[in-house]
Amino acid sequence: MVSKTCEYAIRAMLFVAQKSKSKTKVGVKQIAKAIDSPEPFIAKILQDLGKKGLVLSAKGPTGGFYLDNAGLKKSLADIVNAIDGDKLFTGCGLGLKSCSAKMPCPVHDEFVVVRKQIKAMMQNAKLGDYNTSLELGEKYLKR
Amino acid sequence: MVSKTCEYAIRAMLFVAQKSKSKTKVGVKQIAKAIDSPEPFIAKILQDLGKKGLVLSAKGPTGGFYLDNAGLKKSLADIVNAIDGDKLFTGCGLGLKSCSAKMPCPVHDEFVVVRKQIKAMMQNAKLGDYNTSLELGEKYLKR
DNA sequence: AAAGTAGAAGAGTTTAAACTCTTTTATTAC
DNA sequence: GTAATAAAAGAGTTTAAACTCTTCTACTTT
Ligand code: FES
Ligand code: FES
Repeated sequence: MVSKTCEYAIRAMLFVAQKSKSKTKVGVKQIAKAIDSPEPFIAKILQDLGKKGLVLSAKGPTGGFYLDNAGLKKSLADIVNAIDGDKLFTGCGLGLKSCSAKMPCPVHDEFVVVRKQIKAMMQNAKLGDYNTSLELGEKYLKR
Repeated sequence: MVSKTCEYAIRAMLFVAQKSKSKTKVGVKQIAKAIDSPEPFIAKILQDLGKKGLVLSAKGPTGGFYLDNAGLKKSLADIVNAIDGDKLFTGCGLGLKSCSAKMPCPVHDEFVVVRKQIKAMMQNAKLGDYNTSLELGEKYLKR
């Protein structure tokens, strides 16, 4: 569905979002622990997301990653797009070079519907939306 | 969504299905051409599917791959399952070790809905269902 | 029986994703 | 200013998917 890199990214961002609500910055070490991911790898991913303007960071002691109010309003679709590109949202389900209604693959009609739903779901899910349920321990970022 | 191997497999099987309707067997060369895939690679995949009972084959001149009536009734979900396993149908959308309602990831509730739809769509799509539209040139297996 | 065709099988290569390590640079606390 | 902290940057390794090549075996036509 999405790449592993992208899964890590989403989980990391949800964690950062949660902490950002209380204005705290979090270091890579803490993030890696919270989402159970390889520390240097998540560092890379977050750097990349930082460059693309999806997360803010501060160096030095008390530094770390954080989100402002605009960042908390970004959607999961934004993260997926930044990392995996838009293949999931616009690509053909059977791997044809491009998806088009003019030369559709056999599953095109059905696939378009599903794809639209995935997109809607991800666009609707904002990073800040899960803070409460995460804090209450109703939702988990690792197993 | 599904692996490239799986995409090739589905396209190949749809082509074999189409030809099987008129009781003709098709060789690897012909299949590779029809779906625009590397010939030795699709050979491998079809061998694998043959071993798993999803496609029949005959050796020698006039030989090739074909499907019987039972085979034509297999669904795309069967193909996906044989090649990618059931990760797509049962796995967690954020990559947690397993998906469970007891310890759900933040997107679990929404994801379960989408996943169910993907599964339904693929279970509903039978290999034999597309023969007519493929023959009429309404649907395509390559671009 | 011989020749030709086509699948079966297995080893091998390539490529890209996933993951790691090391060095550098910026920032802040003291 | 110095030391500690943490991100930035880039090179490097590992692993698995994607793809290829070669050899072997079975079958069918003539
Ligand atoms: S052409 Fe395959 S999904 Fe649109
Ligand atoms: S736990 Fe993530 S989808 Fe169910």
